[in-house]
Amino acid sequence: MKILIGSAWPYANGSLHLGHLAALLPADVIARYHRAKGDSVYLVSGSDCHGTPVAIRARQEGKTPLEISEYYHREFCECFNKLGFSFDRYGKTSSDEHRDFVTEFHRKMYDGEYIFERSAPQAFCGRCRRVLADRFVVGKCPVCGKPCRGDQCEACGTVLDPEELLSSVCSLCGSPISFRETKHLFIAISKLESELREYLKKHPGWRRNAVAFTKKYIDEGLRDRAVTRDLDWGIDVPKPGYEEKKIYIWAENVLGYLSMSRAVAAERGEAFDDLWGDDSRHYYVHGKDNIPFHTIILPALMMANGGGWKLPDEIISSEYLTLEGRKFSTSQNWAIWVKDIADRYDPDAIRYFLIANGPEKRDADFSWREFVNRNNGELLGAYGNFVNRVLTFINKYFDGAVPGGTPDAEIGQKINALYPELGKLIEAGELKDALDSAFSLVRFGNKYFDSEQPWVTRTTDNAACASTLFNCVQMIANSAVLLEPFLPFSSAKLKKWLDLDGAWSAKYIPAGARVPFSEILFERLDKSIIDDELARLGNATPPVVDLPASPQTS
RNA sequence: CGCGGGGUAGAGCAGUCUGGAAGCUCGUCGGGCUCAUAACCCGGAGGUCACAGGUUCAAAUCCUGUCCCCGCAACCA
Repeated sequence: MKILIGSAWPYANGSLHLGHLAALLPADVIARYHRAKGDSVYLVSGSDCHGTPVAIRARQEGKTPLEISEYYHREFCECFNKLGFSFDRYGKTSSDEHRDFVTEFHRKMYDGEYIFERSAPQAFCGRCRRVLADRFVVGKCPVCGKPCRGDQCEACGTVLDPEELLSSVCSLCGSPISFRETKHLFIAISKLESELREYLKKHPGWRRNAVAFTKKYIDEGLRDRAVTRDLDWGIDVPKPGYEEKKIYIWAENVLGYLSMSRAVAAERGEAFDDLWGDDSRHYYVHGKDNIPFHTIILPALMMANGGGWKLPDEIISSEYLTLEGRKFSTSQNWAIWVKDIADRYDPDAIRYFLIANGPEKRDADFSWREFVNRNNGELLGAYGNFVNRVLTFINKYFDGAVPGGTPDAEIGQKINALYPELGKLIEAGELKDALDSAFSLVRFGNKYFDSEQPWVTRTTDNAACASTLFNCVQMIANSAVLLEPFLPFSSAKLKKWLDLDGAWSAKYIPAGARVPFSEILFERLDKSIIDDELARLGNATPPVVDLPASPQTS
């Protein structure tokens, strides 16, 4: 089976924090599981390098948008690498492979019935000498008179167009703005309402927030949206008369899933079309604010293009993560930066926490106290300890070779049942439950070890002792495989020690197998790090781009 | 009547859609074990499931109302 997993594309205008990671990590878990099952997996993502936020950041830093996006792109790659993200391709929207794909896709789309041309007034700031996105126009609301932005009034909730605002100015420099009538290409999303409604109805299994958000957007009335913008940073519009414009980012970045998977298919020599056939399943993984882009915009683009694209099957949309009870805030540096935490802690410990206590169905909180507790109590105390006590015992008393023994029927059943059980949960996006199920085997293992008392039977009943250890080794081997999607680093160690293949099926370690002396699987975290880490929060200066000043900026 | 999320043991959470004896992890108290990273195992205490009505044989779960908390300027999943 072909599996496409699209992990949302982070904006290359600032560093990744733990909240981003919490939303994207499920993609890697699902991908690793499907690979173990033997599916052909396309886990794709990339950096979103275009768009106004990148251009703004570039101005602030005195760099070019390209420099800024390249800087963060490299940083993202490093972060994902350190945390074990197993992307089949992690690209960027500024790459040739993406641009070429988008150009083709748009060109075909423009020939279809859903793209039309319309003139619209566009805000322009004379001092900044730039066209302003709606959100960079500020003024007074024509309805309630309160200060508001160009897209919507927060006070009264009215959805606005920027030209409706009273006494509007540029939010970047404060100067008055003018409006220019310009031509743009629009996509007639409103014409797709019944298709989108039907599509939503076919997916009652999506996460609650995905269903609710999507329904709300459709019910509020779908608005036709511009797919082009007056920008100088982005992908060229493949249509005569649009030489001065670029493709609007949301009509472009979500196509990255397609452009990257096409590149993967080419690299592998697989037929790209097969990925979009019936024997395939597509997951899209992101935070809740990205829902409409994946349940409305992307499907609308696919339908408007008419290329026979398969609409998203699964929407794995996370809620938000808070930090010590407060929302993440980059400007106040109330955040944990991925590049920092990845350097200081075991990636498996981070992954474990973000799944076990992740924002799967509602907002969840990251606190250092909980992080330390879970690491020491669960990861180390339950799993690490079980592995350690068993392997140490074998090395000490059985010369490092798995002793022969009678397979325990109950344990065998448990193990066999876990593979389909976990698989079902993972495929449904219930990663918290899946991880907990896998850990139930570990907890059972500790109980079993205790009740069998091999340290006693070692001298009184050697055969019983051997059987106990034999069965424990089987549990460890299977835990390693079952936990691999979640904890790839520790599983890699175990797979090496026990000479395991990673296939998603019950493992059996034969008697006599050599088990090299085990190193400790997880480090204990001293409780003092709780205070140390809390002290860092909100204090350090926010991260800045560390690049030499660019000569070509004015 | 702006929108959305939430209020379940000391902490963090599941359970709510598809009513049917209140659950998980941690902490705490007591006991056991000593193979193991002061790790492991057993047992106990601790909850009027925010509050008030209603439906029902039965409500954390469905309905109505009320209170409280958190987001909704910007960075931002």
